[in-house]
Formats: sequence, C-alpha cells, structure tokens
Amino acid sequence: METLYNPTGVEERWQQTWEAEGGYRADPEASGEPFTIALPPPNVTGNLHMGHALNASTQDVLVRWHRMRGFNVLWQPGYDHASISVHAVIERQLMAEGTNRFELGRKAFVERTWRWLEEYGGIIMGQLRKLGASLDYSRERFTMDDAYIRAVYRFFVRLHERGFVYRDNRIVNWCPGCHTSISDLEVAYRDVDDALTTVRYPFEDGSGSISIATVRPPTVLADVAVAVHPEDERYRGLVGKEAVVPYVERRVPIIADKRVDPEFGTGALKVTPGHDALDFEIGRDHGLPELTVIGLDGLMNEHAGDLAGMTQQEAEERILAWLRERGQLEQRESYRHSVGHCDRSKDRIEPLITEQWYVDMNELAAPAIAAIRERRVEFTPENQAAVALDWLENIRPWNVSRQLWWGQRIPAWHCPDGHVTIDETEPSACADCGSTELRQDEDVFDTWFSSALWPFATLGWPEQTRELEVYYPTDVLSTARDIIFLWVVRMMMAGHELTGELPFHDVIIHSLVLAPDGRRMSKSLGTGTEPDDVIAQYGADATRYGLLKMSSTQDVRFSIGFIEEGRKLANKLWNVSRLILMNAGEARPEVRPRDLEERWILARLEATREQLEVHWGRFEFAAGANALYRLTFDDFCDWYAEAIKPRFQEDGDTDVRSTALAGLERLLKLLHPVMPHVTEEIWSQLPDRDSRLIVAPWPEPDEGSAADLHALDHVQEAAALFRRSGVTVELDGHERRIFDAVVRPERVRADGDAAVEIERLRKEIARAEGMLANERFVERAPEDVVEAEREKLARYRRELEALGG
RNA sequence: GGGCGGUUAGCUCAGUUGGGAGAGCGCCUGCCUUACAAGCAGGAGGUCGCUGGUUCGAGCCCGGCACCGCCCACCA
Repeated sequence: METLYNPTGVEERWQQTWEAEGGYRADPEASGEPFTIALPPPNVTGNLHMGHALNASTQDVLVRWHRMRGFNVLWQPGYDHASISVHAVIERQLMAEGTNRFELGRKAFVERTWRWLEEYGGIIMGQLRKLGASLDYSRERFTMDDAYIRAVYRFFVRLHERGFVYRDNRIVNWCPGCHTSISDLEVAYRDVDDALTTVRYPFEDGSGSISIATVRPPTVLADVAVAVHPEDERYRGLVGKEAVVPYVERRVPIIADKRVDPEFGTGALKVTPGHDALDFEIGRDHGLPELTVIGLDGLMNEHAGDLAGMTQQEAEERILAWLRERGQLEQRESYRHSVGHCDRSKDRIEPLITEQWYVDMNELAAPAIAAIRERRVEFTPENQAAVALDWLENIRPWNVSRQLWWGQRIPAWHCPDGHVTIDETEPSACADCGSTELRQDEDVFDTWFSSALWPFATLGWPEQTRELEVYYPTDVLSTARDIIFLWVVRMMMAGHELTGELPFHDVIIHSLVLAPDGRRMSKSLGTGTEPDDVIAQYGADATRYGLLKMSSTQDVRFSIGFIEEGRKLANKLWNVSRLILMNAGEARPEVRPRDLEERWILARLEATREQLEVHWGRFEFAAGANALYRLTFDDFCDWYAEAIKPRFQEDGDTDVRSTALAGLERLLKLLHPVMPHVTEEIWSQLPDRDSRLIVAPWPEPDEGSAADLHALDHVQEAAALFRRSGVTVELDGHERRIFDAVVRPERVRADGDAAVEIERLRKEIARAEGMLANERFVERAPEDVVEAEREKLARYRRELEALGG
C-alpha cells in the first residue's frame, strides 16, 4: 500500500495557486501593521546555492508567521547587477570567441550583456519559488532598472553636495584580468610560493652598500628611496645618504620610517610607491615621487626603458642577470607569503596608481556607529555588532569607481578644460566654463554602491511613494557574515543619510553552510550540494525544515540527515491527517474535549504556540523547528493519536472526531511557516474549507488548557517507568485511561527489572536529600529551583514505595 | 599582528540566567500493530579537548594549554 507522502506535484501546485491568488502580494492599502523584509538581492547571473536557500527559509518563516498574525507583509525580491561578476562571465565568452571587450566596444558590450541576461540571467527567483519562498514576485526589482539608477545618481549627487566626493590618484588593487580596480574587501589573500631576492644597493659616495630583500625584482626600476627603521642600530648614520638603484642606476635618498619592520629580511626596505601599498603611504608622507614601470595590462610599461613591453617574468630574468653580473645579487631563497588575489577572476592583484572616485565616509559612519551602540539596530548573534562597529570606527575612504562597463555609469561629465560637472542628468554645459563639449566619465559604480540603497530604492525612493511610506523602514535584514562590511553597514549609512532613518531594526547573520567535509561549499571544489537537487529529491518542505535545523550555529556542515528528518516530519503529518480524515465522518472541526488526553493535546498545542512565539521572535529557527518536530511526533502522533484511536471505533463519538479535526487544524497552522506545502494540502482536505492556510489566522492564546499539562506529564512518567520496570504507579481514573490507551500494556515487556529501577530511585533520592539538606543551597538557590527539588524528592519517594523498595 | 567562534554519543549537532548529560542519523533487540517499515516499542553507546580555579554543586563561570575554523590588518 502506497502510504508515503509524495511532495512532487503537490508543492508546485500550491506555489502556483498561492501566487495566482495573490497570497504573496503586498498591498500598501491593506490593514495590519507593516512587516517588511528586503531579500538580499542575489547576483543576476547566479544560481541558488545552499546559503541562499537557508537564508530564504528563515526569512520565509518570519514572513509567513507574520502574515498569519495579520501583519501587512512585504517580502521584497530582486536582483543585483553584480557588475564585476557579469563582466567575468561575458569576458570569458569573448575570450573563447577570440576577442575581448575593447575590440567589441562599450555599447555593443553592454547590449550583449543585456541580451545574455535576458536569456540566461535571473533564474534564482524561479528557484526561490520552488522552495516556497513567499516573496511578492510582482515587485521584482533590479539595480539596473531606470528608476533604480536614478536613485543611485541621487545618492552620488547628494554625497557630492555634502562635499564627500573627490577624485584622487592613489594606489589601488588593480585586477589585470578584469581590468579594473577592486576594493580591499574584494581581495582574497592566499599563500603563494615566491622567491625572496636580496639585492645590494651601493651607496652613491662609494662608501659601501645596503642590502635589501624583495619578492618583486622588476619593481626595483620604480624605487624612489631606501627606508630603514629610525631605531635600527645597524643603519644608524645612513639616513640622509643616497643609494643607487640597480639597473636604472638612479640615486635615491635613504630615509627613516617606523613602518619598516627591522625583523624582515635585512631590515631595509626599497620604497616603491607606484607598486606597493605600504610604500605608497611612506612615499606620500615623505613627499617622494611616484614612478610606475608596470602598466594596467601587467606588462612592463614605457618607463621601464629597454624592458618596456616585457612580461614581469621576462623583466625579472633580465634584472637578475644584470645583478649577478655585477655581484649585486646576494641571495635568492624560496619564500611563501600571502598575496592578494581578485575574488572574482582569481588573478593576482597588481597594486597600481590610478585615478579613482572616492567618498569620504567619516561623517556617514557616525550615525551608524551610534545606532549600533544604542541598539537601535540589533545584531543576531550579538557579537557581530562588535565586528561591524570595529570596521565603522576605522572606516576608510570608499573607492566607488570601477573601470568596467556593466553598471551604473558615473554621472560626472568632463569638459576639455578639465572641469567636472556632477549631476543627476546630463548637463547641457560645463558648470565651470560653460563648455558644451562634455564627455561622461568612463567608470561605473562599485556594485555595492547601488546595493547600499536596496531597502528603500526598491520601494521607489527618491519618489515619496505609498510603499515607502508604509513599508519603510524594513524590519529584518538577514544575510551572511561575509557581507557585513560590503553591504549591511553601508545600507545603514546610506539609509540614514538619504532617508533620515535606519533601514532596518534587526540584522540576522545566518550560519555558513559548509560542505560535509568542512570545506566551503563550492562548485569548483566539487563540494557543492545544489538546493534544486535536494528539493527535487526530498521536497521543498523537507528542505526548508532541514535548513532551519542547520541554521542554529555559526558554521554548519551540510548534513542530509536534517533534510531526511524533515521528510519524516512531512510524512508523519500526512499520515496522521489521513487517520483523522478517514475517521472524520460527518464531524466538523470543533474543540469539544471529553477526556484528559484531548485536553492534554490542546494544552501541548498551546504550549508549543507560546514556544514558537518566543523562538521565531528571537530568530531561533532550529529550536522552533525542533519544537514542532517534538509536538508532531511525541505529542500529537505517539500519544494523542494513539490514545484516541480506539475511540474512533465508537460510532456515536463525534466529539473525539471534532476535537481531532480542531487539533489537526491548529497543528497545521503552527507548522505552516516551516512546511507550507504539506500543511496547505492537508488543510484543503479538511471539511468546510473556504480559505487558504497561507492567510489563516494564527491561533489565539488558549489559557484554559495549560493546567491540564501537569497531570498528563505525570502519566507520561508513569508510562516510562512502566516500560522500564513493568511496574505500575498509582493513577487516578482519567490518568488510568490514558495510560491504558497509550501504553498498551500487552505489548510491553513483562520482565522489567524492578531492582534496577529501585536502585536508580535510591540514588536520585540520596542526591535530592543531599541538596535539600545543604543550607547554602536552600538559602541561595532560586526558590523555584528549591521547590522543584522538593517535588522531585516527593515523587521519587512515592515511586519507590510503589515499587516496594 | 589583532579580533571572533568552535572542541559534547560512531556521524551531524542541540544544551537560554550553574542544580537529574540530549536529538536525528547509524548500530542492537522485538514487531509487516488497519495512519505511517521513510513506521512502532525497547536498548547499547559519552572521563562534555586537556589542565588549574571559583562554588555545597561546573558541559555551562574564571585562568592556562592544545588543536580546528573564520574575519580584519600596509609584512616588503
């Protein structure tokens, strides 16, 4: 007999029904207190990975729970244009075709990108639908929508008006592969095996030489100084002298700077402001020139003399040969060190000096710092707040320009005289000189510049829309730890600056889903598990449940066991509903408890409802899911359903049927935020259904039944004792009936060992007596703890007596 | 170099003001029980990383150590 719950088809049917019937739609004119979550916009090119699925599952619990509680809910979907990621994709294609974006040209490149996205992009919303995520898909937004770009421009102009925007030639992380600068946060450091070369720099006056270690001999050509630590005894007296840079034979000063680490290499540093971030800082502070010998393409440039045009590798060989010939190559040893790589293309970062747009962040950071300190924005887990604060308190200028074509082009126009006009729309003439020969800046914004506006730009800002009025500020932001700096705090800063309000109250930092072997889930490592595959095999409900169970810790290894647990739960629920529905007859859902077991299950449902209010409210998703599992299995199925089953044989007992239907109804409601599909499917089979579970009201508090819990807990313990020892405990009439119904003594082993139980009870009694005899315990422990201990002691004694011990 | 987190059953993980060590999976035993064998009933399995301390009492609080992971940082 096929009696397993099969989610295939069922889930898709409900997803379509809910969306078609408007169950996901947000209406700003609807009643109820607003509850808003902006989904972190996934990359438009991306595929749903396990982290997305986990994050969507937790958010959907909150969203569905609030919807049932009568809130006016908006869960806002959309995509991020992911400037640099998209470039990587399109440029790979072009490379395969034997061309590149520069040959193609900007206009054609952007057009091609749009076409490609129309065909292959934007698949994640479909994947989220399959997960049952109740986003308002009719409100999908894209950071490249015209309206959104207007918001981005408004942001930039506003920052300009506030005097925070400036251009500067600074050293940046240049990715030769992507041909753009990238931010410090997009640089990933990895250990690389290099060679450490010690080079002798002769003094200009012929009085000797100083040796310097470097991993990049080609940058010698751009050296402008030699630096030593001011307190380094070895080099005392050298400061002020001049050294001769090898190969180019340039005279450079020897300077003192305390940023030089005397422990490293020889303790002397070649200062190369054009090709090293630290050297750049030292160079600026000492007023040194900034030479570059490596171009944006990674090759030796025109300043490299006879090495111009060579790869760095070739240049290095030539320089080493030169040094060897003159005896200035002192040592060469293998050396492992950490080197920055582009997060996207994996190319080795080339520190280069280029002109970029910067935003000074100091004034923007202050309100965000205050908000976190004053807990107007709360992080879960709490300790992440300190991480965000630390970054904000040490905030640095934001390089917002990228030398890419896919993105919001910076709204700055240059005239031939070098003036720059910044405006939200293309100006007709230069604001400084009136020239009409204007050329728009070539750069686009950093992807995160537009993402920073997500919670309000999606609602229509800068227009004062009804949506903005009703749904903003949003309530919860749930995301991964790795974009706290890139995104979360920037939304706080942008939101406060532009709207005068913080964009959300709660920030949930969810756990990172690792592969089963503890490594990061990654397609390239072959360690990935696709949510699509899991959903196809186990169903969306089971997947959601499993992910919620995995959401409790900081990092968690993906474990299919949790998903299987979810499948078990869905199946159990399906089967117990069959039991009740098969026996329902003409009964209608109504609470008409006649026996204690019925009052007890109602009490358990109520107790779990209370628990869920706490768990969901505190974002304790794993605990909430677990409470539902216990409720369904232990309480509803193993106890309640088994207890009432015999009464289904009594034809005249409609009360038990009505109450069972009412209990099931309530159980479905509690489970719906976690397992929407199976619960809606069962709900639709209940008699007299005229509305969907998705919009059914969350159960009201039920004060009457809580008192019944206590008596039945006693029955449970009695039954457990009976199972262990085969010995019964004295019960009153009601308790006796439940006990008989549930324990079914005929199937319990009759040879229980009472001696073992007596032994256990004696130990417990001794322990409890010891505690209660301790004056300090009685005085200092909380009263309810002491009282609980007294009750336990009394119960143990009763049980021992019953056993004849 | 700075910061954060982790170490509990064979595996993946819970353990909320310090007070009888838990779940799921796996394993063992017995059951095709008229909702469910993706099930039911029972069972075995843990010096809670190590080590000092505080306490009447420590998985939980404090110190030290070991190993693992993550984040930040200008190591040439």
